Amino acid sequence: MVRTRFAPSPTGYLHIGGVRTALFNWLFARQHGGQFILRIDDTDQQRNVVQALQPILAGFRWLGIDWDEGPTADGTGSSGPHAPYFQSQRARRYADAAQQLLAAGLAYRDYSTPAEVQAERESAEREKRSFVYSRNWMAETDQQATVFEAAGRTAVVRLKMPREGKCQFRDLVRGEVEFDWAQEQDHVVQRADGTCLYHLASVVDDHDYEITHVIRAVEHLSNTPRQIFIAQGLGFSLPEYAHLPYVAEPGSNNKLSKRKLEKYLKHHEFKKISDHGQAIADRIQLATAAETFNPVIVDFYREVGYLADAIINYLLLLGWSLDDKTEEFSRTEMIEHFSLERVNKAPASFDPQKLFAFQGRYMLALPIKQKVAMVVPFLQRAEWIDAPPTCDTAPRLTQILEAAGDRIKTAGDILDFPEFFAADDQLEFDEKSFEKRMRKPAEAADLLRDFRHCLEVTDSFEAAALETLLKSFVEEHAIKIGQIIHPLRVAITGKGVGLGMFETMSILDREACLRRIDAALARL
RNA sequence: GGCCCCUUCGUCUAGCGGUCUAGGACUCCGGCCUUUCACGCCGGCAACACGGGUUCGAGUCCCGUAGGGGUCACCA
Repeated sequence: MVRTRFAPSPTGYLHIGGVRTALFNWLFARQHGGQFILRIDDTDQQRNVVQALQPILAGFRWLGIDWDEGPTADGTGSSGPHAPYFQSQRARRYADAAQQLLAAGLAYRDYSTPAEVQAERESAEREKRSFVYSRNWMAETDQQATVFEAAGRTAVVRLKMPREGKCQFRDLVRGEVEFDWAQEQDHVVQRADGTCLYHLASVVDDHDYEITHVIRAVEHLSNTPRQIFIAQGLGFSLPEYAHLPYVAEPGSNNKLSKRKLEKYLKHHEFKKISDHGQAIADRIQLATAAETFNPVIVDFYREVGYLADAIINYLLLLGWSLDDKTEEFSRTEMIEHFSLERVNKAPASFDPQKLFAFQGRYMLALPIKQKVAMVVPFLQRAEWIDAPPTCDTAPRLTQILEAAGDRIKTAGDILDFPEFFAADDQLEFDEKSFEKRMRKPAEAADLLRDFRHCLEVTDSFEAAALETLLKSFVEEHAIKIGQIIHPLRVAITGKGVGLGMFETMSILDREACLRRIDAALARL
């Protein structure tokens, strides 16, 4: 039975790089008919865990990455045979493990102060040798401990790491890996107050939760020897390891970090995506603190109206590929084809522009009904339609979205088309376009007046009929189509660019078109 | 600095000794189509980090160099 896990810290947001790691874990588990477990690294108890966890769990749910065991959906409890899945609730278990290591002679009580160890570290650095702790304050017997304690010292528990030999293990991504034990320090696993550190907790959890494959970011590669030491010391069998390359920032191979947003925003591709999202957020009065609303955070995409499938598909290809041409994968296909062997070793840099391209493809393929459903919340938040929607909302939105074709790349893009939602007398005009198409061409106003009359008396307001109408109008007046259609568009939509003119008029209907043309002529 | 890792177009990648005058995708730039925009279609720019080997033959194997990265916490 394959069991993988992802271990988020409750930080309040879901990082795009973290999602990629989680995705690979999830894919691997699903492929093998195994389980995917979520474990919460909340040993830093300062924050409100439930509150900080909620957006993360919501993010996973939205992305369709479901977990078999872990926190309950609302983040307040645990669900699964190995509960709890919060590290903060397992302190006792870790402390017992530390005791076990101590009893086995694989760890020792250490009475040094941080300053003393630091001093050793610095002098090693001065002398240009690599630091090895002197173990001067090591207590292996109770007598030694008593002496240190009499001096008012308190003990942490340190690993008694081997000082020779090599630690070898197989990594499913990187092949055979080896480290010199001598490079490893006597890491602290338990503090004086009894709380345990991450590496111990992590190893104990992986064992207790019966994790078979530890698939994680490469940052942890060099932590693996000490974890193997702990696991073996505790008598655990070792999981398989797979270390994934990290996700790099756009256009470089530095690790992607939410702290360097300023820098990313100078990247035109990144900025484009960011600005696009920002524009949508502004229209719906969404709070957009840079901390939680930016293209490094999953929430950004949800708020702007991206499709989870598009993001997942993009992330799948960040560091993994099937062959030289296949790019689109359904969930089923990715579960079928994914393999750790084909994960790249080099970091892959995050390219929001390409993600956007995937989004475009997925949006195009989305059935119209789903598109309508996606767009509704945006219109409601912008207060462009009623909530709940009236019964003519769906048919009308269907018409608009069909006419829009692939112009709407994310659901939030519907807000680029106020002309379908604004009252006729509330329509805003783009002054540049108005100037260029209405004021500047001398004949524009007269043509528009003439065509207005045609619209008024014509039988059908179907798009096809309107096209025929306009074409014959053009012929009669011996003009080029642009001479009438451009002023018409500005008059009716207030903008220089938009959807197909005939569909637009048809959707708006005759009365609205006539009123808008009148209003436009009046403001000349 | 020690240890470890990585290195094909701007980006994601294919390539596992000859089929590579290096393929695909995104971006970018032309052109066509066209009522604007978008789409679509056609075309274009653009890469094997460098230096040595090994070999009849190297993007593919080996060794160096350079560059980049990770890690060396009583953080996770």
